[in-house]
Amino acid sequence: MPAKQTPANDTDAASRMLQAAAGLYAEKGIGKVSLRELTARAGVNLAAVSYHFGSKEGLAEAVFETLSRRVNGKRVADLDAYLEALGTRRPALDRVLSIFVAPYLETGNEQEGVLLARFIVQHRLEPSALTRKVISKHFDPMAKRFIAALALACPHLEVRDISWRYLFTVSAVVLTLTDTTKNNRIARLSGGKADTSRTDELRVALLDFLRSGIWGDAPNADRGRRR
Amino acid sequence: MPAKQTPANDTDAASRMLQAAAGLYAEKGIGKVSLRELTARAGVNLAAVSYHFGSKEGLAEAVFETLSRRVNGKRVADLDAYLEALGTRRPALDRVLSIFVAPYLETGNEQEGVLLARFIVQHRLEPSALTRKVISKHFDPMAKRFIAALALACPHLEVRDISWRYLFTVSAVVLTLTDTTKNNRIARLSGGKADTSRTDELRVALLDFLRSGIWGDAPNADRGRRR
DNA sequence: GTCTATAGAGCGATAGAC
DNA sequence: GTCTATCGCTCTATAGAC
Repeated sequence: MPAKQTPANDTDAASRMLQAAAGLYAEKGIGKVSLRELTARAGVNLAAVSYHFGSKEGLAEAVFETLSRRVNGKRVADLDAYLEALGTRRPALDRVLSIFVAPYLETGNEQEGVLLARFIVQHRLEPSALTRKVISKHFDPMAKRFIAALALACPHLEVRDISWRYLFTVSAVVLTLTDTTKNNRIARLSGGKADTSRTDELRVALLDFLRSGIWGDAPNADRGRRR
Repeated sequence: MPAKQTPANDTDAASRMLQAAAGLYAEKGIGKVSLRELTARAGVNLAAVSYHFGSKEGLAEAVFETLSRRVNGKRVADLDAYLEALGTRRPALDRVLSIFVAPYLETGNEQEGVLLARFIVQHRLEPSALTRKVISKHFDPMAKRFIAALALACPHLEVRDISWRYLFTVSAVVLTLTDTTKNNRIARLSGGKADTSRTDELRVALLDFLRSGIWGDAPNADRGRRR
C-alpha cells in the first residue's frame, strides 16, 4: 500500500461534503449555497447529500454541530484549566477574554473563525430551527460559564452589568470578524491605519476595547474627568 | 371632496409598497421577502413592483436610499450643531456617542432602528451591489465625520485607535439591535436581569460600555490595578 | 395605466436504473 | 451503494389583454 499524503477522511465522500460545505458557507454565506454547487466542489453526485445526510439541512446541521461542539468544548476546557490553576485568586479579565475570543482569532484557523462568526450573525439575522438548536445546545452553556467567570474577574460589577457587557462583547467580536477581507471597511475608512486583515493587530485592539468596556472605569460626560 | 384621515401618500400605490417592504424587511429579514408576499401586504398587483421600481431590487434600493439619507443626514446635522455650539471646547465623548446611536434607539421608531441595523448586518454577511452602493454613498461620509469627532473627544488617542474602536462600536450596536424580541438571548442568559426589549436600560448600558471601551482607561492584566 | 396569465430559470428531493 | 433523470415547487419578470 503506497503512502498517501491525504488521510482516509479527505477522500471519503461524506468528509469531502462537510469540507466543501464549511468552505462555501464561510465564503458565500450560509443561506446562499445550493446543493448543485456544493456537490460539484465536493466531487460527488447531487444525490449524495440526501443519501448521507438526509437533506440539505442535515448537512448544515452536521457542519455546525461538529464545529460548535469542538470550539466551545475547547473554550470551556481552557477556562476551567485557568480557573483551577488560580485556586481562590481572582481571574484576570484579560485572560478570560483571551480565552473567549481565541477561536475567532486563532492564526492558521482564520476560516474557522469566520465561519463561526457567520453562524452567530446568521442566527441573529434569521434564526432557524437549526441555528436555535445549535445555539441552545452548544453556545448557551458556554456563555453562562463565561458570564460567571467575568463576574469573578470584575467584583465591582453586578450580574446585570456583566450580562449586558457580555452581549456587547459577543456582538463586537462576531460582527467585526465578518469583514476581514483585504479591502475591509475600516481599512478604507482609516486609510489603512486599522485593518482587520492584520489579525495580530486586530486581536490587540479588540482585547483593549473589550477590557475597558467591560471593566467600565471611564470618565462620565458630566464629571468630565481627564486622563 | 371629503376630508380623508390619511394623507395622499398613504394611499398611493408606490408609497404603500415602500411601507410594506420596510415592514417586512424588519420583520423577516431583507432577503426573505418575496414579491407575492410584499404586493399582497401593500394591496397592489404582483406586476406593480416592476412597473413602479423596475425590479425587486429597485424597490429595495428605494427603501434603503431614503432611509439612509434621512437617518445619516440627521446624525451629521446633529453632530455639526453640537460641535458648532461648543466652539473650541472639547466635545464630550458621551454626547458624540449619543448622537451616533440615536437612530438605533429612538423610542417610537424602534422598527426603523431595527431595519437600519439589519441593513448593516446584511451588508456584512452578504454584501451586494445594492448594499455596497448605499454604504459608500450614505454611511462612509458619516462614519468619517464621527471618527473625526471621536478623535476630538479623545485627545489621548491616535487615529488608528479611534478607527479600531469605531468599528467595534458599530459592530456592538447593530448586532445587539438585531435581537430585541421579547425572548431575546441575553434575557434568557441573565434570567431577565438584562433585556434588550427594555430600550431605555439598553441605551444606558450600551453607552456605558462604549464610552469605557473607546476611552480605554482600564486596568491591564499585567499591572492588575484595582478599582 | 393596471392587471392577468404565463414564461423561464433554479431549487431540493427522489424514484428507479445500474 | 451510487448515479441519472425528473418531478414539483417557488421565484422574478414580462407579454399582452383590458
